[in-house]
Amino acid sequence: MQERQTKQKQIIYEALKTLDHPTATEVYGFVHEAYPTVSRATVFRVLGGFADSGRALELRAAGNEVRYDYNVEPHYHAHCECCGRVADVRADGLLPKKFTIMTDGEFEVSGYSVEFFGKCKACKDGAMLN
Amino acid sequence: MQERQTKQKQIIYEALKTLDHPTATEVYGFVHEAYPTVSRATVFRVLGGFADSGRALELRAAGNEVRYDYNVEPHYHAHCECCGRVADVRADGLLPKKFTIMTDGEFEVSGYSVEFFGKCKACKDGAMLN
DNA sequence: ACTTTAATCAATACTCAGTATCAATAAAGG
DNA sequence: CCTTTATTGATACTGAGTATTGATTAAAGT
Repeated sequence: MQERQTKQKQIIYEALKTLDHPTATEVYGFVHEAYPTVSRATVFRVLGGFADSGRALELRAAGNEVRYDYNVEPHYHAHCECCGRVADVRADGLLPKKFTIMTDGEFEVSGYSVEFFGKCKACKDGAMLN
Repeated sequence: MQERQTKQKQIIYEALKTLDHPTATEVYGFVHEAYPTVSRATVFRVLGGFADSGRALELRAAGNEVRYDYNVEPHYHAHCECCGRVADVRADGLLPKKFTIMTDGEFEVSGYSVEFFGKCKACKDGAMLN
């Protein structure tokens, strides 16, 4: 017996689709509005589970809070350097077909990711700081 | 008057060069051995300052702890998915000369980074978990 | 339907990286 | 030497994420 389908998971997955690259805390805030009994720990656990099972992506690239993306199709992300928000990016011709990588020989590389950074609209407009 | 040179900064910079892509906490542990009076806040503050002034790189790509690199020359990093350790990577022919990126038009992209991930020797050998 | 039972949950306490505060200290320039 | 002021040490704090535990609940068999 493994991986049960629960009401909480449905609720959290719906929130994930509704919100835009939310953090776990943002998902919790949203879910908590409608379902005050769903606990914070559950949101963190379930989102982590989604990431483990490939049902969502964990966006951890900015050193900011971890964010989640229900869209598991390959695409790029841009991280706002001010507030940590994430936007989708389409990049054409970015990565070559072939390249070689070298480490010290001990590290086993299994993949890579490209992350963009910049400034989101909100931070460009309201110059909160910097 | 700006940016004073202090004994603490020298100590911390030496530690940064001695250790391998350390976290702030690791730097603190190392420094604390020899100089017990240097405080944790100072280590975090000084390392952040190094990053701001371009004297060190902040490696924030794994969602794990922030790590620092005294080597500010352009090079790639591989992050261990188990323990968060970082190794240097040389990648030849990785990035194309030209590419185009598209966002929703509101997000202003100013740069990007490529990060590798995989498994370090320690985690391959001692199968701590997984 | 009813029972069993492992997965899941809510609640709560906890950990720990990173930050804020502020009085005390020490660089750098005169 | 003396003044100015960036920096430090000590400490308290914040907040994301985790561990724990007893109570629920969904799924598979009867």
